[in-house]
Amino acid sequence: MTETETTDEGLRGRKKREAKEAITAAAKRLFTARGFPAVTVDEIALAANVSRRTFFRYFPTKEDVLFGRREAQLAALEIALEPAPAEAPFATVRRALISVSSLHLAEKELVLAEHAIVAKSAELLARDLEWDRKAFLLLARALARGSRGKDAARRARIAAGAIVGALRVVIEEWVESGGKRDLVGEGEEALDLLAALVSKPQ
Amino acid sequence: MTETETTDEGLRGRKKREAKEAITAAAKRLFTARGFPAVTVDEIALAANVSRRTFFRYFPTKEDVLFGRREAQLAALEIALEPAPAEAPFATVRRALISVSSLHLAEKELVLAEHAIVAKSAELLARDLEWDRKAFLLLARALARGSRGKDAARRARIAAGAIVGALRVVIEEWVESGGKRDLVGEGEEALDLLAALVSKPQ
DNA sequence: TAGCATTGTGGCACTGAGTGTCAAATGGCT
DNA sequence: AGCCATTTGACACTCAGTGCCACAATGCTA
Repeated sequence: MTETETTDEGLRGRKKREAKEAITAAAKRLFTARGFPAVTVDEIALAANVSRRTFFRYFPTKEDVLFGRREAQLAALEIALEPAPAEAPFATVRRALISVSSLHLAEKELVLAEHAIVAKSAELLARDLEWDRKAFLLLARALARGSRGKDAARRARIAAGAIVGALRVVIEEWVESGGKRDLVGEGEEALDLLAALVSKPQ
Repeated sequence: MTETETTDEGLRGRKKREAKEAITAAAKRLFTARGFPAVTVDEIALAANVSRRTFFRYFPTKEDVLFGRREAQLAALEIALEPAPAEAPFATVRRALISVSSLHLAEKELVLAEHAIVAKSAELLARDLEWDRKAFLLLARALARGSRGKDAARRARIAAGAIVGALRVVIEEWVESGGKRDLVGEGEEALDLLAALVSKPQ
């Protein structure tokens, strides 16, 4: 099992969780202090009291230490996108995105700290965009749900692309403001503007 | 000078251009045959009759061999975005994007071949998204031009994000169709749908 | 609680990307 | 030909990432 279970794990499971947390904590501390590229995996491993080899058992790459949260967010998005009965696809998407944004807000400080590291490195920024792409795929699928016709699916994909593109800007500005802006409100506003892309048949 | 001048260069300049072309050609041939990750820089250098060290003099990373065209496209976009007299910002953006798409079409085969390589590798895909981001920055600047007020700039950025997100989908579907779809027509269509984001003041 | 199977860990050696350095080769010019 | 500037190739190095194997810790059972 690669999963870190939250419930009833023995000494073994606890140690694993602690090791992972130690690595994450050490890495973020070092990244914040000296920047991502200037920190080597050896240093992180040393600071976390594990061997270099063990580091790579927990995280496939050095970058992955930073993106654990995003994985969780994406999973949450996928679940929130499950269609509710008698709900239009766009409404589902809207509801799901707002709910995920709220999760974002709940961990504000952590999210902001991570973004601060990511924003300084082009490699990390590129990696970050991959999550947008995954979100796009989920949204496209959700929007296309129930729509028939060759053109409808294409429209759904274009709308999903536009939504992700617009929301990334909203999130980015929220981060730049230090979390002071109204993330959910501005997200809703942007979504309303884009609603036309889906509702208008012609 | 790092530029490869096209006009009146001596033997030196010609050799440089030829070396760069040899590397590019060898790399793309190997990538197409065996996939990006399975090809080492040593192999490319060997196939191109240069030393490994020289390879890195021409291309900062292995990935960069593939993205030369995109750099040129971005430069073309920036030039096309220069504001024309008495032209609304959105019209400028529209005109610029269409003109760049036409360039795309002119080198159809090359573009498709590159995308075929990129699409198979997550790392390359991530790297590819960086160009979208750069295009976004250019579009946001162009759209914000002449608009005053704190909110107008934000709207411009959101619109730019949506445009890039939507157009990426259009381009992607064009690539997936093997270049058979109407890239320019569908791009225009998507832009028209998004025009509301800019024109509507409320 | 002693013993055994399972599983995680650390060390070692390896490949591959990317960089600094320097001597040798090559093109440009007179 | 001969001098100067630039480019090249070779070598050595760092760092990310991986396969392998011996060893240690844990969990389970008698």
